[in-house]
Amino acid sequence: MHKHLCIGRNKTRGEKVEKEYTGYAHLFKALSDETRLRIFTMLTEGELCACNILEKFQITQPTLSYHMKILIESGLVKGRKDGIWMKYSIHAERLNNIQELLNSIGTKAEKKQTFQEEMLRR
Amino acid sequence: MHKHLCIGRNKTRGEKVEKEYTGYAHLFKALSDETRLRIFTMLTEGELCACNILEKFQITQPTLSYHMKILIESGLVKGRKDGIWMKYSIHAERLNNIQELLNSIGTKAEKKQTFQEEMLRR
DNA sequence: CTCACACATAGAGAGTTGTCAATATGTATC
DNA sequence: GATACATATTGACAACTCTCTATGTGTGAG
Repeated sequence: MHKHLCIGRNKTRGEKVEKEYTGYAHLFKALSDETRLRIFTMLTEGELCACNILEKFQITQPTLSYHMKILIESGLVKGRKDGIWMKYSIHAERLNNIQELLNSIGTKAEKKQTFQEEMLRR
Repeated sequence: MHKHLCIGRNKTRGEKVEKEYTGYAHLFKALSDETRLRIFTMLTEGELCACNILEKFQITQPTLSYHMKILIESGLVKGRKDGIWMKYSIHAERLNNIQELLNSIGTKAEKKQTFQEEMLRR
């Protein structure tokens, strides 16, 4: 298994970000669990220790550990050990990857939609 | 069960979009399958009929039907019947919901990160 | 009405996910 | 090095997901 997903690399000729669907699907999967999505959102407040996160949820410590592992393997979250504590934060670059994908889908779809509406109007 | 997710409604006082994690998690789940993500991306080309989509994948017709149902129930895709054909297109509003969530996470996290870096620099 | 076609639904099965209790590992303190 | 604490790993299990085959439903053509 891979430790980190490898997506969003720029192509040589300055084109759009490469579409590696498997990788993107994994990013979405990481955010598809309500607990993980809440954790990810919590991390906007800045770096948090596992124990800080744990006290906000009705889950056991191993379950949290399981979710953090998934978030880290997706690349959306960074973890670093600080003494006894494990501290987590958002990995902005990987978040950008998703944003770029959705933006490109959004603008493309929008363009197509207005075009189709114009066609209908004739 | 609900036919459509109910998320992203504006609060009364012009605040940020409400964070209904369950709903957002469902959106991400809809995009967390590689086949569905590919289909969703394909729909940027404009409205497509099920048969058009099917011929691009190595799946059976019932499997496609299953995936389209999930995409429609998430609200990310609209379907309409046109004679014998079922035609699918992107529901831009729901796509915007995700974009807004990620943007708000992104900007918030960014702000926090630069603040933490400043603190370290002192 | 019957037929062919496009799509949906039902049921079954293999695989994956989220959860827990129990246990292991790592780290600082005494 | 013994102890206490934070976190990770393991193994088990119920629930859910994705896939298929078989069958049902709706629609237009003849």
